[in-house]
Amino acid sequence: MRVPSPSRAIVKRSQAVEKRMDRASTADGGRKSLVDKAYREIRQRILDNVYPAGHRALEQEYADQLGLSRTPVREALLKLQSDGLVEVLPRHGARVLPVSPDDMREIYQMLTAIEPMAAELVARKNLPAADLQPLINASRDMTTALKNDDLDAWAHADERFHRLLIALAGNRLIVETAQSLWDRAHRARMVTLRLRPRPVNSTREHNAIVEAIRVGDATEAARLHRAHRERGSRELLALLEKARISSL
Amino acid sequence: MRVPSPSRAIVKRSQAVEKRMDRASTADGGRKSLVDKAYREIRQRILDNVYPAGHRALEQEYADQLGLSRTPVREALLKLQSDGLVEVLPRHGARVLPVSPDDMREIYQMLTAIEPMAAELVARKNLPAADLQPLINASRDMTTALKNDDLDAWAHADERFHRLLIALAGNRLIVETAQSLWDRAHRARMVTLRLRPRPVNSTREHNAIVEAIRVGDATEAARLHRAHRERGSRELLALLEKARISSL
DNA sequence: GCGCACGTTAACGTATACATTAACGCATAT
DNA sequence: ATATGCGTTAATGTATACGTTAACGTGCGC
Repeated sequence: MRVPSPSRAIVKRSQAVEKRMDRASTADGGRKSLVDKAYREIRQRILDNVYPAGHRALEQEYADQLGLSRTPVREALLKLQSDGLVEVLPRHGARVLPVSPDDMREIYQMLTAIEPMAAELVARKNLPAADLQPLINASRDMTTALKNDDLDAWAHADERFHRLLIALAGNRLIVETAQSLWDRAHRARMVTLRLRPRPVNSTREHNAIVEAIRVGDATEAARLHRAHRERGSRELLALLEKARISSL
Repeated sequence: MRVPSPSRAIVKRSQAVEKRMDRASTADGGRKSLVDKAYREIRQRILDNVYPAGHRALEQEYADQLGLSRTPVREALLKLQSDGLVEVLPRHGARVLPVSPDDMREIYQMLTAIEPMAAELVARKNLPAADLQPLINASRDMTTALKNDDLDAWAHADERFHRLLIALAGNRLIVETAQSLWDRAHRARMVTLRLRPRPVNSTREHNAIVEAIRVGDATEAARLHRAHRERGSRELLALLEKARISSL
């Protein structure tokens, strides 16, 4: 797979041009560092199943695909490894980690621990109603999406609800950890979304959580959120088992 | 700080020799990779306060201190950054992150979320008493350490208790996350250990948690562990405030 | 004395070079 | 046929080279 040196040189020159164009044209929309570019691009391809579970490639291969040298790609892969999305196997490249039902159990146990804590913290803050409006909007969008049979929109609104809620808790650790957990669970969620009955309970549960937060009942907010995650977890795992899905 | 090229060559040769000696002499005790060596060495120096909070050095400086080139040091620093121990500031080196009382609040909120969950999971497993013995031993060692006025031994036994408990829960995510949180809180704990009254309640609380686990009362195990963490958190934060400690 | 343009420097980000060694194939012995 | 040892290869881990550019000092205009 190693490219002979003349075409290397060509690749290199075209990279330089591309880079300058990027910076000039995108108005800094995409961050500057190539590590960041590699990280985001590979992560996105994993989440979008362009690199499906089990996909394996050498550092040089990722580098060629992205038009970069090994150095930034390697750093990106290491970051993705610490995110739990890939596994770096010395001499065998980096492999997109499959997510097993057991992994999903672990992920949901963590979410079940930290998200209710977030809800509890938010409830204790006695925020003005205006601050809770985005949550209500997200819930409403879920209902709308469901009416339109748009499951992707539903999933987006659902994720938005959970992200907004957690952001209100004012704990960056929780935000980062939850984001990483969602990433790992993403593909499994996308698959099961189509295998399961329409998620009609979630909106109601979300609204109940918001209401508990609104009245400042922290214990109840936590209890409801926990019940919400436990139900979701139970249904998801049951589905994976029924469909005999051993990894995604 | 840049070393002129003749002495560079000398440094390089001596590194190679050193490396071979290491492998031959240490019987592979220290893993093989230099990234790993750099990572562990720097991490240990941070935890031991050799590199205190706020300590800042350039990549090349860490490299010189460890006798390595920038490459593995850089990778190690990036890993330490994702661990939350250092902050990489382009052009200003890597800085050991101080831990503010607010950081401690976030850390303890996370621990308060996940450790009780771990206790709950362990309790649900109805483990044979033998599996709980290490927990009891750790508790006993805490009592002994306290009798001997050996606060370091006490802290070690305390940490061992918590690590053992979490390991029994069978969730690698929780183990890794908790380890990382303890690392971040380590220095603050070491300081407050000497500022506070002797920790006489912990052993009793630990024993109560183990007892709840033994009888399989998951809810109670979680409740007790949560109360334990909340008390610890409250006391720690109060201490930091009283001592006007703004960062460690 | 003060602020800004400009040149210099050095730290970093990235690319590339290189040594090491795991992995593989193949030949040979059993 | 199977196992063992050996030579080859190629992917990595590490070192080094190099261009870019932020940071800083200097000198000039005011």
